Amino acid sequence: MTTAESLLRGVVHCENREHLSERLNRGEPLRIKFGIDPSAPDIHLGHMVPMRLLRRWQAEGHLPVLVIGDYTARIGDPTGRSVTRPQLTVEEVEANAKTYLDQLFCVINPERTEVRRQSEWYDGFDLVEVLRLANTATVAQLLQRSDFEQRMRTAQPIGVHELFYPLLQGYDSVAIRADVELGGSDQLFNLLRGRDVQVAYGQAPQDIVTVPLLEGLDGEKKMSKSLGNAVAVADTPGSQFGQLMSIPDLLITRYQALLTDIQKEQLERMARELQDGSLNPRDAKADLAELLVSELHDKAQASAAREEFFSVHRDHQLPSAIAEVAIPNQSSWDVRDLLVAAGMAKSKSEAARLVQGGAVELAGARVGDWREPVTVVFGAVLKVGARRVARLTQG
RNA sequence: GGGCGGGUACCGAAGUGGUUAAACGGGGCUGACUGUAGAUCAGCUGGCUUUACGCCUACAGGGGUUCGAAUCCCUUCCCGCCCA
Repeated sequence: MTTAESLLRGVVHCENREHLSERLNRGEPLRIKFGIDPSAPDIHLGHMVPMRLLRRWQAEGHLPVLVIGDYTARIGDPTGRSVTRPQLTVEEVEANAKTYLDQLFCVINPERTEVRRQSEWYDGFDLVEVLRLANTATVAQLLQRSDFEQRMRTAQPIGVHELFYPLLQGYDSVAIRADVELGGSDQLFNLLRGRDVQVAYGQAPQDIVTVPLLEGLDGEKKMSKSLGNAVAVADTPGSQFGQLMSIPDLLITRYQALLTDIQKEQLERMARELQDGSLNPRDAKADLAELLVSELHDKAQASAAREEFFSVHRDHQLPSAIAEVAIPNQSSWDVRDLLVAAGMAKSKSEAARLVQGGAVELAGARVGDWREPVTVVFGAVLKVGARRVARLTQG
């Protein structure tokens, strides 16, 4: 396998592949732009796909240049039909960016990474320059972007400032003199725009590389925190393990391919075995989850998470670590009040429904009727459903 | 500036004077089952009250008509489309 083949494994789109392959094989050190959006501080498994690729490039001597979108984030990018995001203050953006970088630097080497901010070039960007930038594209060109096109068709609004996003991102490439830009496949349009902007400013156009977007836990939409289908990198091992166990079976091979270094032949073998039933999807998922959790945390925590999961969900044992919840000192309780006091139900009505549904267990015995008062002994375990468990203590 | 169409619960979307706390779908929660928090099937999904077809709050905001309004009228705000 040539260097280029190895560094371009798994990419969706490459422009211009020949040009880039040649440079890679020549071993020419390249500046690889990777834009990050600091409008939310949490990164998730979806971000790992490009980050893992970046790590491989870095190991070959190329320089990742992280561009923090502190300008675009401050303006707020109303994606699709969602409402305009609240504008963030400079401080919020900075705080997010810091958290973000901390998490990224668990994957790539901070020593050999350049971090830049849009504000470096956009503070003091005057109107003449804005117009010059605007003059690098036509409205028709910008409206080709598929989500704009779709919004035109379905009569959704398109803000004027939104047209500027591709241009602003494109100019970033000029500012940092990018050789290559890496992004998710949804960024294709913006990355391509960067090439044109560079040419308009007299630079050689960057090559671009896009990687697949990881599907979220639902297996349908792309992984995103706002869709609630993401595994956060900063989450606990136990929670990550459980979330990964909840992915649809069909997603197993996809995650294996995008998030692990498992060899192609082995991936194919496992896919076959899942197909013919000789490999239990539960076990395949558990192996995958353990692998991923050990990468995000470490081996010991990952295997502990696995054991805990099977103990609780397969063997129906109580979790080994049970959170303590302090409640007022009284022996006889209305269960509904108890559930609310323990923070396990939002309202008494909800508590009543849970009891009615047979979800509540106190000291190992199911509570069958909320009308009957229950007696609380401190130290007793209160359980709601499979996942909400607490030990009651005096408070 | 003119014309038209909209704003319904977490989301999407019905409902156009009265058993409507509001159909349906999604999501979420719970139960059964088991191969796991997966699949399938079932229930629940505004709050309060010892639970009662009781009370309160709710269909963008405010005001009005009416015995009675998410539904009619006025007005304010917001959004979309078209024409200029």
